[in-house]
Amino acid sequence: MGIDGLLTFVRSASSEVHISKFAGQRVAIDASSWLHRGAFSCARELALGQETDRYLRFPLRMIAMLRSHCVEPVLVFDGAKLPMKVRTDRLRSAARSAALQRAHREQRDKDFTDSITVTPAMADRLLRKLRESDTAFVVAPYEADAQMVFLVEHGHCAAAITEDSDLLAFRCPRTIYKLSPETGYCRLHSFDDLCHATDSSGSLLFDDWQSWKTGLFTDMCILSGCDYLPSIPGVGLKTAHAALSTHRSMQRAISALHDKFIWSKAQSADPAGRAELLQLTSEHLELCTMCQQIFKYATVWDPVSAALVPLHQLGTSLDIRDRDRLGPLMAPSDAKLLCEDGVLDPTSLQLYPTVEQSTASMPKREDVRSRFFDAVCPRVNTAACEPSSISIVQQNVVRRETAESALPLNEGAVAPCETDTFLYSAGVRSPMHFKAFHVPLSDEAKTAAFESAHLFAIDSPPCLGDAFLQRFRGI
DNA sequence: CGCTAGTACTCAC
DNA sequence: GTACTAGCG
Repeated sequence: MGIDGLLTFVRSASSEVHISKFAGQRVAIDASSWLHRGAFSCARELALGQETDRYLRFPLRMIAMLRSHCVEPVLVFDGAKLPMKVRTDRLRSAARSAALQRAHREQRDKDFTDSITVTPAMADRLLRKLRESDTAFVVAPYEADAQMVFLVEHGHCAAAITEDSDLLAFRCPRTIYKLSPETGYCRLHSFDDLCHATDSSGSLLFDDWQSWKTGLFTDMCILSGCDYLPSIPGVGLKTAHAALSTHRSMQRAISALHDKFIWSKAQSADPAGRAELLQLTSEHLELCTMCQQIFKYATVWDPVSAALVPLHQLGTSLDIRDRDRLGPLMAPSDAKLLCEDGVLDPTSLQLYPTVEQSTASMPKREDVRSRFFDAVCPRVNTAACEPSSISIVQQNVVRRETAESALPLNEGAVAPCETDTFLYSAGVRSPMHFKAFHVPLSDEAKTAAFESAHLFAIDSPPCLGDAFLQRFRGI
């Protein structure tokens, strides 16, 4: 999915270059897309559960190709799914399952390739090869897209190589598409060059580029439909672009689009129906605002401070539910194991089985991100840790807990680091030894935590986009 | 003219 | 994830 049609829409502002343009520099690689392409060579084996690692050949070949041009790759792996992306993920996995069913019945090549899914186990095997060959990598805590943009913006990489148009929505300074494995030629999109983008008749697409650059461009991507939110039915890139060109703000553009596409249908509607439409308009604006936040503040790994940080500096303080939509934080020790060491399955936060150690013999780890929602509920793990096993950061929690008896949610407590603020707010802490720690909360705080758990728990998240679309189509 | 939905493609022999 | 296109509003 990504942003449908975006690359062709802004093609005029891109250029054909050779990868050797980046000789002597590092580039961030979307590892999943290379694994996905590699999996084409062994789609049948993967679908039938047969042992193979032929999917590693393509990524390793591409790495060798880059190095032959003196370009140093940094492979960026996907992390856990963001709650707001489940609508898209569910659609994709349903399509893959259907293909797998057909593949088993009819044994057609196309169905086998359609059923391809890049698993954490496949990522793990590539990670092991990367360590052997001394190739740099980062595992994104959540979206690899956001992680690549962070690496480029902070000068760790000169550009990002991907096939996903979302990097432009994330405002990646330099993105490389369609890198040819044979020739090394590719298409370079420099974000600032978009100020020169023209339509087919030659007129400028983004007049007053500064306002597009600082927000309207991403707003256009959101309004036209992105992975986190479907668009108003009938609205694509052109319509979103036109609305924002005229109205110059997300809010006014949404109002105008709702007027045009919906309000007309309410002329004959009863007052109650009209009131519901107004309600829908404000809810749509709220959902779009959530998407703006993801594109701006998605949680990424900062290799310098060795911590999870927002893609850009958080200007305003968000409450805990807003913060979680950007990707829940986790204990610094876990974040390092996941993102820097690459030894955790991002989805389950379990250690990858080593060659010597089978899964069964390994200690079970707590998944803080999905656990913390439940951990504040009385029915789950109310036992406190042994004092001897409490880390320094935890002792802060304990001190706060005893001083104030209970921590209300959304308090925004002052803490040594952002991760701890988050965990204070949730009233739970993941110790170094992977046991959950429970801080008693007031009844009100428990209720609030319970409600947010049901709204945003990673295991069974809601499909915000689904509900929104259904109501739209019901009109 | 623009959006939607359907098809074909990514590897590698 | 992409690109292309016939068909429809």
